Amino acid sequence: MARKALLRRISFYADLDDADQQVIMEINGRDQHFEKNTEIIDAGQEMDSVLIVKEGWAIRYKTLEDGRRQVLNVLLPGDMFDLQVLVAAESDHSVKTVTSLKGLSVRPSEFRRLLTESGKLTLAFWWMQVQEEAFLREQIVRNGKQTARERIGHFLLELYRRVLITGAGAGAGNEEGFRVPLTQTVIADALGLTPIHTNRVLRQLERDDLLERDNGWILFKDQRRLAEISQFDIGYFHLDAFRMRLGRE
Amino acid sequence: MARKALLRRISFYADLDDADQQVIMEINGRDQHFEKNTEIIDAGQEMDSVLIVKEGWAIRYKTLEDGRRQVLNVLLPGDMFDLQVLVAAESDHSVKTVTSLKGLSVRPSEFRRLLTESGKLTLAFWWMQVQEEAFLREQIVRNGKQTARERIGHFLLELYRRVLITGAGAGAGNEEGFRVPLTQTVIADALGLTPIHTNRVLRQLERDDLLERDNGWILFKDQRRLAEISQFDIGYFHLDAFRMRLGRE
DNA sequence: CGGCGAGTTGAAGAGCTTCAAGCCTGGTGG
DNA sequence: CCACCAGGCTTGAAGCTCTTCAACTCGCCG
Repeated sequence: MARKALLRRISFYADLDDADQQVIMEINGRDQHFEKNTEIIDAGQEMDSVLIVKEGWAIRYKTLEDGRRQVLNVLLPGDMFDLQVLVAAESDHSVKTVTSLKGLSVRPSEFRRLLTESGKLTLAFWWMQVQEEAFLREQIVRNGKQTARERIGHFLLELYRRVLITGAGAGAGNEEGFRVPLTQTVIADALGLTPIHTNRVLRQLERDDLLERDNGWILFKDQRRLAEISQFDIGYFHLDAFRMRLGRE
Repeated sequence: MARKALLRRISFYADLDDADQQVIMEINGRDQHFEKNTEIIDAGQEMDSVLIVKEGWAIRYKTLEDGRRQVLNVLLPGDMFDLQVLVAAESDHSVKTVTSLKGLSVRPSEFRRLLTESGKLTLAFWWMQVQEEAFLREQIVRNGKQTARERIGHFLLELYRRVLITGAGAGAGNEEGFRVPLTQTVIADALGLTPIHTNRVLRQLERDDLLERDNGWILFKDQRRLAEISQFDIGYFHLDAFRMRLGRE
């Protein structure tokens, strides 16, 4: 049950038969549980396994010497980090939970076994990696060339789509919106803004009838218009490109 | 001779013996030549091969609907793109030369052959990929949390170090500085600034005796101080992490 | 010799930050 | 059970960084 997020995620990249699903459900790893706001990986730390998120949210981030913090990416259920451990490396950034989090810690040897066992899985993991890099690039465009208003709209739409893909646990999202367990400070640190300005823009988006906030939920009042304003184009998710490929092979 | 950039680059990730070097020098591909300011890959375009840069500079970038352009990364001799073609994808961004450029176009099948042929090479390519992602992350931090002055210093130091790694052709760089064939507009588009402001900050860095510009060259007057100001820490290049790993295996 | 791309400079203004203060909520301990 | 505290959210006012608009220079190529 708890591994469904990964299953749903991978299903987006490969047509899994029963045997494939079996392989995934039987991944050999150590269950891990982290409290809210807990450091999972410190920058500079040597990593020794791949962690698959089963439940909960986390952030990757880097801190400058003077304390300024930049959030690089948000980790949702079904996400993995850090594949780069497969070639061994120290992490050049930190990872920290924003909610309590359940994960599955998989040793590199086990992970390599998975990859050799199933070509389909290998392809799927490649795809997840390609997508992850695409998210980083989009983050660069957003923070480099968009206004605060555009950034926030774009960021929320990206998260929303990602949550819908994995289901991300019961009641995490629906047609109207989704649960966002991020503080405005975290959002600000992701988008290169101050929490104060982030707050002002969020309120303005509400006044403009583009979204509504309710008890940790973001509800979209007009997704089309918000996507237009923030120039959100889901192309970079590569959602159908890989399906076309599957058809060709 | 022309493939030396790749050789030098890979040598940073693996101790190559004569046989390995032979394999690299004999990579089966099609020589390609592009003029200055030429589109190599259009966003949305289907890719069918991996391109290895032998000579010249290029940029990866994305354009918003209204024409705003964000440069994601600079491609130097010894760099490759796009490995993701190995699992097949449309590109979600564009690539364009900034100088005339010589490249080697390698078909996915040939590339896969290389990977199966040499475990050392596989590891080295993984490393290049890890490093590429690290550059993207650093770009996010730079543009998200640093001032124009810091960004420009950091960006120039990053490029400088990268140029030194591959040699990047005769006379491309030395202890004092390096040749930067980027217009101020490109630098601005990489750093999320306007060309005008970029110009002002560059001039200010000169007035502050931190650097000197001469006919397309950037000369560092005080690298230590510039690195300090811009909080440039080469850690994210992962230059020795992999060497440690090599020693362990 | 004319024009184009790149660089440079000034002046005005917008967007975002900084500093400051108050509010609201949930959790904790007396 | 309620007082208190901490963290997150909200708002105002002032100011700074960076942008925008505009104009001029320089070198290069046709």
